[in-house]
Amino acid sequence: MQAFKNRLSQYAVLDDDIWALMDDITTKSVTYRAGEDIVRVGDIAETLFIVNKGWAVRHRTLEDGRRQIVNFMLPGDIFDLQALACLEADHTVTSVTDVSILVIDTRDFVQILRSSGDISSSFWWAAVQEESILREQIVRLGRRSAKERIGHLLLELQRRMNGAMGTNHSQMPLPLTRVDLADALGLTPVHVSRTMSAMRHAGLIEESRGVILIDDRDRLARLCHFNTDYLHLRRLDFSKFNMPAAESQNRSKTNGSRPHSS
Amino acid sequence: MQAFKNRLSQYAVLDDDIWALMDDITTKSVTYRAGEDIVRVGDIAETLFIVNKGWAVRHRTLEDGRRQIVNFMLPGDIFDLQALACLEADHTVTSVTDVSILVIDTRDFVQILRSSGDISSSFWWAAVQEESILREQIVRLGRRSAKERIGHLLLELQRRMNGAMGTNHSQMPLPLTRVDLADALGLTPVHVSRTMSAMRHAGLIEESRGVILIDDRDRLARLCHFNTDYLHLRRLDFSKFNMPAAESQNRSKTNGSRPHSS
DNA sequence: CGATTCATTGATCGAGATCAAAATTGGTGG
DNA sequence: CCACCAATTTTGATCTCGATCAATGAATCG
Repeated sequence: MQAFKNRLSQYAVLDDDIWALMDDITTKSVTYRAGEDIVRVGDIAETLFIVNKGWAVRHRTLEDGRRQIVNFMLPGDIFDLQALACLEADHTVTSVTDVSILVIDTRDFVQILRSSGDISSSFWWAAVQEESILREQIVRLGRRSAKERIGHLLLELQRRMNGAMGTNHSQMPLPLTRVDLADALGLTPVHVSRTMSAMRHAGLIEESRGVILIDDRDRLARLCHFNTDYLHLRRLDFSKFNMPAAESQNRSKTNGSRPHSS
Repeated sequence: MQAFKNRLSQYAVLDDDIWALMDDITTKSVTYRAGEDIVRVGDIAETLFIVNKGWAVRHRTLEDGRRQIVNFMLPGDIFDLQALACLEADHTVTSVTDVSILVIDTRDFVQILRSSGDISSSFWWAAVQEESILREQIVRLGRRSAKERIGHLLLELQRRMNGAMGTNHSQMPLPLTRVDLADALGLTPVHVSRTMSAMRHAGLIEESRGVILIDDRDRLARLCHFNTDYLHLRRLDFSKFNMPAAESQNRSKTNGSRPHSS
């Protein structure tokens, strides 16, 4: 739960009663060993999950064996919000390391959403952030070179890990094989290996026993056009959402280019 | 609004009062010419949009000019649900053709969500579907060949268009240039041209004046492993959501592989 | 200390990129 | 209806990034 708190507090200040409420509904916790399926294609989820410890991936495998990792789920990430729409899973979620996961019942979740605007807004933020990460993954795959993809992903993972842990290390455990990285980045493991070795020689990264160190984050960020905007880390004040009714104030900030009337 | 109705009714049966409610809050409609920006990076949305007529794209451009189209927005699509979290846009939305767009005020939207479980569920479905389409785009870019990407995207667009129009044609207007397709598929326009010409010769598609015809959809689908599951088109019964409280029934359908206790 | 999994390295290949020119298409105005 | 212009598409020649195939080297773990 701590990871989830850390993460949400990047976005909003939530007071203690809210966390008390959250604790009430996250009564169940489940553990998986590395490499187990947590959600399978076709499952109809009836619960939400919050990753508490460990890494997991959402991925799909085509009939001929090609695999694509869609995104990584780190501590503090909430998933299967789609359970709220009762839909079948169209992908698989598998643990990468041993993981511990909090389980929230759908009904309890809906209740809690109704109980507080701050909570709703925070969960909404988490959902938007996740979607934004997916979009960035699309840009990464569609328009970046191998070196950029790798650097960009490493920086994202590091930033997210730091967010979840409430730290700011330039070092992090990276429990991924070259095959995992390749499947996430649309490359082959061989090429990932070669490219990372080049990055090591260039002094961009250091690796040892599952831990990766990025000395000069700015340099790497510049090199692969990494910009954290898409992570929406800025803290917002949405107190206005809690105001009773009120006529709509301050709705002016321009958007769009001269629309044509009506 | 018709397109939106058509789309939602693929998923659920909604009665007339709900549409009356929807009509109440979608009072404003805006029109853009082809090629205008509807949402710009940095905009803070205070409204939601529903595409009524025409096509739009969500895209990002890197500093050096490389552009990636993240997804296509067709009639019936709702966007900027992220407005609910008050976040800045991290991408641009641009019209491809002339478009007409319905505008919904955030507050009105929240009101209507509270008023009906069916409505919430339907919007939630739309959000899940959109996210699912993003995930599929990731698989497409990461693990498919040029020919597969093109065929897969065409089939998706056709299916979605038919869903929005309430039709089932094997023909559809395709208002996209080779550059658009290339930017969506992580390819160059030259290669898109070549590949599509090969597909034409193979009798997989026909084109004339902005209209594309897919004679044998099954053949193309087989060729590029297209499977509609990710569009979540099946109609569901979620009447249980409207039940007052009730102890949780039928929550058995297995998910995950033997979790380890606790 | 074998056995298995994972990472690296080398040699070669190929899908798709790049550069450049020619051919279509689609307006627009005379 | 035709001539002209700009935008788009197609085609050709060549190059390159990353894939493929295959062997060798660490690690890790009973």
